[in-house]
Parts: sequence; C-alpha cells; structure tokens
Amino acid sequence: MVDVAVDAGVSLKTVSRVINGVRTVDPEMVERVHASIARLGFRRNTMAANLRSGSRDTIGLVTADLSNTFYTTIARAVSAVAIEQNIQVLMASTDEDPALEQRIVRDMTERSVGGLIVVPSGPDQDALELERRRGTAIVLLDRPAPGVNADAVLIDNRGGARDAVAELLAAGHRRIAVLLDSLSIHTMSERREGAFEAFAAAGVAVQDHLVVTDMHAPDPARAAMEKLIEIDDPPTAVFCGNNRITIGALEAILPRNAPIAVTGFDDFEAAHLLSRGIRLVDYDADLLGRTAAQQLLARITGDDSPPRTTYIPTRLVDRGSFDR
Amino acid sequence: MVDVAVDAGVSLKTVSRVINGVRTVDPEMVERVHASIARLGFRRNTMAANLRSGSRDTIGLVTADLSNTFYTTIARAVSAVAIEQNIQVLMASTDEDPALEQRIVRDMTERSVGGLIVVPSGPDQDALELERRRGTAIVLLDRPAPGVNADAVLIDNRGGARDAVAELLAAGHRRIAVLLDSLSIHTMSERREGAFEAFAAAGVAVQDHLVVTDMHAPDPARAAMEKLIEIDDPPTAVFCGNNRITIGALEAILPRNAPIAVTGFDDFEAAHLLSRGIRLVDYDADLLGRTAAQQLLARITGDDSPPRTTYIPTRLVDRGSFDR
DNA sequence: CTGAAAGCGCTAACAG
DNA sequence: CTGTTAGCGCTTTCAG
Repeated sequence: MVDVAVDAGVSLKTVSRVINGVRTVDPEMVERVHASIARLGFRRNTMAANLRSGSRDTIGLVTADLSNTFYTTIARAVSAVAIEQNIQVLMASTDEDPALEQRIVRDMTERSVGGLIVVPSGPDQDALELERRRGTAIVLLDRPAPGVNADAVLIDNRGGARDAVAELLAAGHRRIAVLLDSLSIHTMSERREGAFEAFAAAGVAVQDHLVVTDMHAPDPARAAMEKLIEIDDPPTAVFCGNNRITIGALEAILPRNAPIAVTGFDDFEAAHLLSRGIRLVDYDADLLGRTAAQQLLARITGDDSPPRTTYIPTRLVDRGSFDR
Repeated sequence: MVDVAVDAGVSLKTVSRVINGVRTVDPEMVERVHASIARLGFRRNTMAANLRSGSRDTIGLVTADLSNTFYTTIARAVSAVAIEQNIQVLMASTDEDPALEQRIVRDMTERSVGGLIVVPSGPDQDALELERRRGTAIVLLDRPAPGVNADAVLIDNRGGARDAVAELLAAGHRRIAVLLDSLSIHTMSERREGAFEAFAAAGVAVQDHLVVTDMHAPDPARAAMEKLIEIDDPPTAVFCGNNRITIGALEAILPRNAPIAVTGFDDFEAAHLLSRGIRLVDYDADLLGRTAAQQLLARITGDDSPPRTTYIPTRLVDRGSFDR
C-alpha cells in the first residue's frame, strides 16, 4: 500500500480511503490511486485490515457430514446468504465426531470468525457454551444443544413424524413398524416422540417388537426390515426415521413385493422414480440454511435479543409410482 | 499474550515459544505459561500470527454448485485431507456464474489463502491464470481451463462414455440416443467425443436426430426422451450425459415401460432401487477430491515440478432391478 | 535457553 | 478533504 501511495503521490491513508470507498476524497486523487493500483497490481490484504479494525467477515459452518445431501443443501444456502454480504464461509465436516468438532470450533474461533453455525455432534456441548460466553455468535442448526444458550433453527421433527404416523393409522394400519437411528441423536428421539404421540392420540398401543433403533446406514435398516417381514404378524406399514433408513427398508420391501406401506422422514434424489408409491416427510432444507445464516448475520450486526428457536415446518408428499 | 506473559512472569517471546511448541524452553516455564493460559482463557489469534510470518493455513474451494452431490462429495474429501493437516477450507459456490467466480477467487486471494481448488465456470479464464502468475497455487478440478497453466484433476470422461456406448453397440443396439447438457461444458463435449469414438470404432454412423444437447435439468431431458419415444424408428437405447439427464430420461421411459436400454454418466442416490436395470458410468468422486487436495498441498509445500493432469478412471456398474 | 526491539499490512484517532 | 502517528496481536530478527 505504501508503494501505491508513493506511486500516486498521496499519503498511505488516502490509499486506504480509496480502497474502502470513502466518499470524501478528491475525485482526481481517487483516479490517480486507482491507476497506481492497477499499474502495480496491488491487492489488499484482508487479514491485515481486519486485524486492526477488529471486523470479521468470515463465518464458520460446522456440519456433521458434508457428504449428506441434507447438509449440502444447507451449505449452499448459507453460502448464498453470506456471499450476498461479501462474507466468506469456512466449512468443515465433523463426521459426527465430538472431539473433532471441538477442535474445529476452536480452530475457527482462533481465526476470529464473526460467528458459527453448528450442527452439534456430541451430547456434551459445554465447550460450545464456553465459546458463546467468550463472545462468539452461535446458531445451532438441525439439533439443539443442551446447556447452550444460543439461537437454534430446527425442523419440526415431532410434528412431521406425528402427521406421518397419524395418516397411516387413519388408513387403518394397526401394525406399524418404526425404524430409527440412534435415539441419542436429537432428531431421532423427537421423531420417535412424534410417532408415539400419534399412536396415543389414536388409542393404539405401540408394539415394541416393531420398533427398531440404532440404524446408522441403509444396510442395517434393510436387515431389520427383512426380519420384520418374516415374523408371524408382519407390519402392514413402516415409518422410517430418515432417508437412509427409508432406502434400506425399500431394499427389503421392493424385491419381495411385500405388502407394506412405506412412509419416511426426508426426501431423497430419484425417490419419484420408484415403482411403488411412498409417502415422505419433506421440508425446505434451503430455508433451514437461509434462516440460520440470516439469524447469525443479525447477531453479528448487533441483535442481542434473547435467543430464540425457529421451527421449519414439514409436509407429507407423495413419491414413487411416477407421480409428478 | 502480553497478559499471559505478565501473569507467568516471563517475556512475550517465551509465551510465543510455548504456544508454538518450541522445544528449547525450560520445562518449568512451559508449565507456568500453560497455567496462565488456562487461567486467563487466552486464545491465540491465528490471523495476527500469520500476518507477520506470512504462513498460510487456509485453502479455498470454489465449486460450481454446492447443492450437487458430486461437488459435495468433493467438498467432503477436500475438507478431510485439509483437516488432517490443520488446514481450514474456505468454500464457495459460483452457481456456474463466471462473474461470481471471479469475485470469489479474488476475494479468497485477498484473504491470503495458501491455494485454490477451482471448478472453472466460464470459457474465459484469463483471470485465473493471472492469479496463478501472482503466486497463488491453483488446482483445477473436474474441468480444465484453457490458458491456465495449472495442475488439473479430471474424470476420464471420454473413456467412460466410450466404454458405455461401446457396450450398447456390442449388445446389438444400432439406434442409440445421446442426451447431453451444453457442449460448452468441457465434461459434456468430452463425453460426446467418447460416445462418437465408440460409434466410429464399431463402424456405426451417428444418427444426428437422436443426439440432443443443452439439457440443464431433468425436465428438458424427460421432454426430449418423450419425443424420441414417439418417433417412427425410436431408439432402442439411450446414453445420458449426466445423472440429471438420466433421471429425466427415466421419467419418460419408466411410466411408458418403453423398450429402451438406459446407460448414463454418474451414479445417483437410490439408483439401485429402480425397478428396471440400468448401466451407469461410475467413478470415485472422493478420490477426485482427495487427489486435488493432496496436489494442492504438495504445491503449497514447495513442489514446483511442471503442472500435470491426473485422470480419475471410470467403470460401468449395474444399477436398478434391486441388484446389490 | 531467554528477551528487547522491530515490523507484518493495514486502520483508528486525531490533527490540520 | 488530507496527512501523521500510534497500534491491532503476533513473529522475527538479533543480542544476551
């Protein structure tokens, strides 16, 4: 910047003003500075600028698994909101590893990010609350974190699951299997609660032997479904806790052409190409990401109202059977 | 850091040494410094550290569309490689907009990233070559950029398409439709070349009226396929240039149960759940991302051998018909 | 093995 | 409207 100042015959500060678009500079000087910048190929160093000014124009996005289409949509939405405001996004995937998450969060704060959007991985989020107390703006995404007094943007997991199961019950199903991932994942326990609420509301008892949990991937879900198909009074319907489980269940049901109605949480690519009609709990993942990003940017720009939790609504959609 | 130094009764420099794990410090002092750091809740400022030292521990990933599962897998792979080396990743999506890409690239270099992995969007990549000349390490991903003298990691698009079409020809198909996105996208023109090479090798003339291009989404692909099904001598097979096109073609073929063999580039989620068997050109997207990241890190750490292009191999896989 | 001083590239504060 | 001076938080000399 000194070189530019010398070349343009002005002071360092004037160059700084021109770069920052300060209005109160003689147009003729602005011209000269711009010419020098172009000639010398000057490029400002944002890090140095931020060091003195204390401004933060980067936010961090810490997701559980960047390869999951759900987080991908969110990454895109956050990125889109940020770029509009000339803010860059530092992204990292924790792979559901709490230790890695802590390292990433710490690393990001050391880079003085303006704020963090976090999908919390572990049950113990004291570290996150500590960061928040240190002054890092935090928005929780998809999952709340007990003990962390921050904004959260969540899906209406309970309502979505309740609606889905209520519909099956209304259609006359009485033996409904419920396949879930680990209940230590907040979304899963919420979806289970929602499903159970529907059972209770219909006065139907939950059949424990039809409820299977801890399915992390399609394969175990397929295996569990295969077993359920073989039992004496097999279920006539299944509610799947997420898209991986839905896919696994279909891997068991479709080849056997088993007479089981399929409903699941989350939409997935090409679900509409299935030969059999299914029902899915869909939601606007883009809205989820956007909302979180906007909330964070609001906090960064000074909003200090009490933390609030926003719920993204769900709706049941038809997929498969080439419906369009 | 000054506070820590005062608290521990040592000099600033000693604190710096302890933080950076310099061996030659009296263990007793190290102890005292660590205690003070913990008591004061000191957190080092990475940006300030990098300012003086000139070190770069961030890389940038500029993709065309973060919501596409392809780029997502890559994002995950890059992120995984980076985190192993304590490097953070700045990510942004250009949405195939060359102007936005230029802004993002510039913005990232101003943040003094150590290097950039770029999926180039426009045909004109002079700006990228300029950045490279300024000293930013650049690795091109998925697409080469004419005039940019940098490493590239690409899929063997030509070979994959050639193999796919050759297989159809070997199976006796003579009327093979070819559905593609815009040929201005490098991967598409390469895939077209590969397909045409297979036709030439088999001595079969390409039938122009069966070749349709510029399909950006499933919908136009479906419409095109519907038209092709209606013509007098309809194709007996179709080669689709990417997964969106394959999905669109299937939207036309499946409901009509049209007797058309389907082969396409790219795998997609739940492809194995289709009621009809299809063939897909698959490749290791994770490897693609890893390779690019490793190449970039090698460059950053001083590798100055001539730029080289790496090709990721493809292979044909069965999907659908519940094959597993 | 330790520390004082200079300086990374820029902006804030305060004159003029 | 323009310039001077200090200083962001750390690392790099270089001298003890």
